[in-house]
Amino acid sequence: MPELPEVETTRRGIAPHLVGQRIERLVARIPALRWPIPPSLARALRGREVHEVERRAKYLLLHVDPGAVLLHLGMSGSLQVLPRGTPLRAHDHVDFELVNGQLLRFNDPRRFGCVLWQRRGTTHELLSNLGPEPLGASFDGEHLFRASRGRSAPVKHFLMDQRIVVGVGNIYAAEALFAAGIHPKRAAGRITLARYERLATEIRRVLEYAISRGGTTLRDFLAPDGAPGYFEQELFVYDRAGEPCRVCGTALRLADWGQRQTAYCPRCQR
DNA sequence: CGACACACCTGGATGC
DNA sequence: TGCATCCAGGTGTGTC
Repeated sequence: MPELPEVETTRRGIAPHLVGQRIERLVARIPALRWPIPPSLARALRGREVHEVERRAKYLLLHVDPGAVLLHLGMSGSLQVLPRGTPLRAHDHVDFELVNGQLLRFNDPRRFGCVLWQRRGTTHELLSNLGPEPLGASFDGEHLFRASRGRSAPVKHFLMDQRIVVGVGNIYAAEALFAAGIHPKRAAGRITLARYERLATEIRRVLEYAISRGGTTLRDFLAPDGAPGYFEQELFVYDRAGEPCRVCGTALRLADWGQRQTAYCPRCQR
């Protein structure tokens, strides 16, 4: 489900309810999501105050004194702040119960998400090989250009590689490539610096705009307050194969590779 | 190192 | 209505 805008929307939704609050108890109803939930996590969190809720790539970090809870929403995860005692629904796997009577609830039907622990002063292995934040200062067209030299993979795959740049998944890769006029199957290594500069600009713009709209709700993404994202209504290509291009009217096509689907405009994207 | 297929898992949409 | 099949916002792992 969530790419950077959805994770950032989640962060903004939960942070005001968590920062400054104490965790009384961790309730894990299953032993593992994508990986086992560390058995020691409950003890590490008991009585701790949350100082900060940070986003790195598509991960969220709940910082407490001895370290941070590392959360990933996978494809289908979501977080909500609710009153303690709120009845459980299917796939409510983990609760962080707060002293103030609220709780942070992690729901994830497909269980591709994770709840892990990062000790203070260390960087979790999952975070150690990540590329720059697309909304940060060290991300630009030159970075993409340099990183792509010699690469034959389609530029869309290249953009979705979190070692190159983080936070861009299937929706926003497709949208940014459309906005930049670049064909998703073009070899990453055969794109000019000028075009990568345009692409970097469009990645930023699309992500920032999507955040301002509360993310994209395709099937089930809801912000922690239960509100859907409104960016879906403004998608240009994602999930629109066969429909007319919003710019030139040409029927959008589906890139003919196996795994993740990619719609594009054969006229606007070269 | 890079490219690629596959794995994990459930639920919703589709087609017969 | 029931059942099989396919697809989905991610990403680590194994193979070549």
